[in-house]
Amino acid sequence: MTAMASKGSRSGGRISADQVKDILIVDDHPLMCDALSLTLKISFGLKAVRTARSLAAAVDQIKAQGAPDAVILDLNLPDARGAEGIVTLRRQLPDVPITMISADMDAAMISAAMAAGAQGYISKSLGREALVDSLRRMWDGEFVTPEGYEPDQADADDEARADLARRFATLTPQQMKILRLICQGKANKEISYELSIAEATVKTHITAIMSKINARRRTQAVLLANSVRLFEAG
Amino acid sequence: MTAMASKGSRSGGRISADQVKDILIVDDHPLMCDALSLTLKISFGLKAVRTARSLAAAVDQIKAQGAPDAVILDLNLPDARGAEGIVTLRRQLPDVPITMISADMDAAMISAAMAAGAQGYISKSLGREALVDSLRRMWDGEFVTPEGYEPDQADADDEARADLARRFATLTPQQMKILRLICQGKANKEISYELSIAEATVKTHITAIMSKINARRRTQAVLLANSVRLFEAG
DNA sequence: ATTCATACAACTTCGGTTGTATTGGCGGCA
DNA sequence: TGCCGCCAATACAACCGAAGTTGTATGAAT
Repeated sequence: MTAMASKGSRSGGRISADQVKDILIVDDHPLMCDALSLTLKISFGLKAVRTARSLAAAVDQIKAQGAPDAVILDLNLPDARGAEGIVTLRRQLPDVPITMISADMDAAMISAAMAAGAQGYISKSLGREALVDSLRRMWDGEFVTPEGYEPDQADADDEARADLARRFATLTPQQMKILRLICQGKANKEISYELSIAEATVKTHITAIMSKINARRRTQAVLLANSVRLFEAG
Repeated sequence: MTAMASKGSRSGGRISADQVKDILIVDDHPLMCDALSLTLKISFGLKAVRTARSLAAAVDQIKAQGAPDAVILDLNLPDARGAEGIVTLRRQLPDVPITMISADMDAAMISAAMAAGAQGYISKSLGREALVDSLRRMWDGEFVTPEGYEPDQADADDEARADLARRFATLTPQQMKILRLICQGKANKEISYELSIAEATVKTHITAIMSKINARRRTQAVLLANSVRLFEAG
């Protein structure tokens, strides 16, 4: 599968693929990590590529070793399915291109990922040349989506979703955990138990969450999270 | 597009397409209604076909004129998107084969419809012969789904969804309205206003709903409704 | 020094339960 | 046919527990 692109680049971001020297791959599948990093080393002449097995590991590593020049992120991580991964990393890396990689070619998921701030979305089964080409274009500032994907009837709808994703990106780690549990239908007391904090604290976080995403009832919070596919099944 | 089928028929239902003489088409698009009823008249030698423009109209007509031998139901009605239509009609017509017809070939939507109790699911763009063939097979008791659709990793998962759909089918009309509003994130007070009843009454219904679908918190009710795609966007 | 994430308690509002009343449809039975 | 009793659906109020708000405090990061 090849890829098509629409133009446009992130605000203050980098502008050239040549400047990309430090890449972080986040994927829990070791084989995929190896294959990807090998391809990248060869095709872009890099000596080393960083990898992380989970979203939490990625976050920690970025704190410890600094921001990479680009990220390649698996859609289905053990600790983050759906758009949560993008949103979380965007928080730490406002200007770094994040590429989603997944076997799931569902159009709704793709547009959710793009709205969440991904620089592009590519298939796991993409051939080596197409992969390299897609990545290079992304690092040059293009938004790259799989061929055959049309940004739906984007317009105001997609605009709103991107805005919403930006709001979710302002959630702190603890708030994200709490929101995830809310989206599983749990009560405040259950959440407080799972996180080992007081119910009062849970409530404080929830108030903060709802203020950030402009929700008034927790059911609305659930609907908003689902509308950007923040958390997928589970 | 042609169609493939899996065997199996509804419990006490009819067993032969020859006995299908009275068909109800529920679709708000006049052209589609005409085209369908014409095809049916010709292909099955029927003199008349009943039609309804909305779910509410269909329900009323069945009350007034009795149960049809088969129903063909559009997925996107003005007053019912998603699985709600099936579930509502199933309540009135426990043994009548209901065929979903839609332009949306999303696998998740198909399995949601089948789990909700549809006899089959066909594309709006299906050719005349394939359409007739699919309908005949459905009326002979087969479950007919579009070619290329595999019932996912059905098993226990689909079993549970079908059970859940059966539970939703026990909701009264008023309860269904209330659940829909809940799934839009509305508060009890807002719901009471929209339906012109007391908030206390809304609460009673909600308790009944949650007991029927085995939910304890309203967020869980929302998640369950979404898991069977009871209401689609809107 | 200031800002932010986290934490908790006191208070208010909302959601959910229970008990009860009224209505309309339906089957039996005279 | 008409009457009766029954059940399902709808309706409401009073109570209690859960959700959400506000004020405040502490340690960590910048």
